[in-house]
Amino acid sequence: MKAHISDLLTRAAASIGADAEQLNIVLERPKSAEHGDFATNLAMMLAKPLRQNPRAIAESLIKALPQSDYIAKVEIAGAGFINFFLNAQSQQTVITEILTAGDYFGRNNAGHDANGKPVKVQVEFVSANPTGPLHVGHGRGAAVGDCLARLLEANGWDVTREFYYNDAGAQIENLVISVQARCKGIAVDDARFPENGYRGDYILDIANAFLNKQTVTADDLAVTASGDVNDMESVRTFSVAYLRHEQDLDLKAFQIQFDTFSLESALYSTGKVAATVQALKNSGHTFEDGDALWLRTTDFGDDKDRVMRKSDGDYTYFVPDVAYHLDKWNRGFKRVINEQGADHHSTITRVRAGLQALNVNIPPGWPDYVLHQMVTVMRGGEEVKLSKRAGSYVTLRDLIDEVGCDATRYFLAARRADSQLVFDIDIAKAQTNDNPVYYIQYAHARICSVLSQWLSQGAGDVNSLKAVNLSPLNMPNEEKLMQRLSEYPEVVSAAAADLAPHTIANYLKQCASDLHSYYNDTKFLVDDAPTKLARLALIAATQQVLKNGLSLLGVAAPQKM
RNA sequence: CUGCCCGUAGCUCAACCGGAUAGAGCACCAGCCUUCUAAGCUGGGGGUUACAGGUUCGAUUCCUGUCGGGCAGGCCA
Repeated sequence: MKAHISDLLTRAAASIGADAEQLNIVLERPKSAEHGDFATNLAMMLAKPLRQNPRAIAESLIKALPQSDYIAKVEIAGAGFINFFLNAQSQQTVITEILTAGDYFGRNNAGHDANGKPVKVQVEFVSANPTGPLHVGHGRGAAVGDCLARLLEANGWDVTREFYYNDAGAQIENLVISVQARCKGIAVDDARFPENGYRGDYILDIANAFLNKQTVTADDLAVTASGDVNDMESVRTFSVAYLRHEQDLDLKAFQIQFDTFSLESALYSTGKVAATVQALKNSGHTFEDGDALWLRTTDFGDDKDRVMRKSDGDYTYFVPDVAYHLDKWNRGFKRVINEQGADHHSTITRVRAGLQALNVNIPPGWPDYVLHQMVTVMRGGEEVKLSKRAGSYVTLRDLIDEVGCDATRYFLAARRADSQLVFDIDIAKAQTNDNPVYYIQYAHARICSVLSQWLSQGAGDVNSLKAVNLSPLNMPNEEKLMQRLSEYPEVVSAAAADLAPHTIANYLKQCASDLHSYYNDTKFLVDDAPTKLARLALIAATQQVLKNGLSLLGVAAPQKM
């Protein structure tokens, strides 16, 4: 429909001697119903080149508009807006479309290549170090990243979800000495405890499991503890496996599944780090200074050069990061989206600079990044900072256990990633209209309830609704709901294009609101059969859209509440 | 000191890449359950979009500056 109107406008513009093609016509969904189903600012855009007043241009445009079977009337409004009102029949067709397409309604092929094949895209998210349970910030990354992945799938992309473990380097050494200290019975407030050690209770759990020679499984690999405190290697592999297993359980509780887990340690063992270092050296962008090897990242927009190999011989974190991203590129991902906390934003320039220095035709802006800001957790009007288990931060598991998976996912994904987020546990837990998750789910459940009552009367089946006569649908609240439903595909495609999953949550709230208003105002199971069937078709279509949208968020669409 | 993100109703947040009277929810006030789930609906009050300039037909949106909050600026990740 949008394309149709756009085409009408282009032709009208051409006939009054304006070239609308190069202006790329903006057709928007007006906020207010009195402004019709679609509106364009074309006349205002043409005011300057044509040197005429916008309202006059609008008038000529309308006169020049070709006939259309879908449009009831066209009006000029405000400073020169042209408002299009669809006739009832074309408004109603969306219901048939939805009921026919079912779970596929709203999906598109934006991610397909010229041959109609889905293009590979990788979404890397969470990527927590295996040094402790996942915290709320990881939870936000998990919710946003998984929702992005679902959105891209709905837009036709071939999505791979990937988790990267930094299981090598200084933080892991820190973990090892913390566990060793606990094994030796050194308390966290003891002066002998490592200064920068991890002090959460979970370290003690690991220590006890290690001393008991337990076996843990992570990523299909079973690791058995030696029980020997001085066996650094065993403490390391066991501790990492233990925490990876623990994080796996956190992710499972959050209903998130990854396709691939990549390990930093593997980049070393397969020689990819060494190869990357050699390639960078060959590129001529490195230099030695003070026993260290540097990369001249200032050649690629960084504000200072960065150390690659420290004077002690170890590489800094960004070298395996570059090797890792080169590996992604070599695996055929022409598009990669990294979802991370904004506190890591300084790595972006470095990784991109490293990839450019390799000079292997990776585009300068590759990969894409979506950064999320901090999460503050509130309870009873006060900030919550500690968890018993982790010590210094609120764990994702705490939240899921307290408020449930659906509400946690919704709250963490429903806001723009780039603004700070206040997670109010009291609201997320509330089973009242304070809580938007239940508000949306309730709309879905209400529809299910009406439909099941209708079905229990034995008068028809849901499948037959796609063929009913829709002409009785002409009340304002019905028109509003139909218009809302017809927006859904545009919302799905815009959310993916902008990498903005929160817009799905906003849409669902509005859609649920329209449904609740309709529900309160109008009885569906009325005696007049044509009216009843048309209304049931409308709410069945609404149920389908709510279900499709909730699935993009990874939130359940319950039949009953 | 420098870079990035943010600043919208008392609170939590929107606003379709520059559009129409800046919208919801909570809280406050007044109504709606003998009717398909009141986890709902209807109405009301509440705003100099942090501030000051600029760009233009038109700015919450773009530019500059100031103020305020957050995060970075390691041979940590």
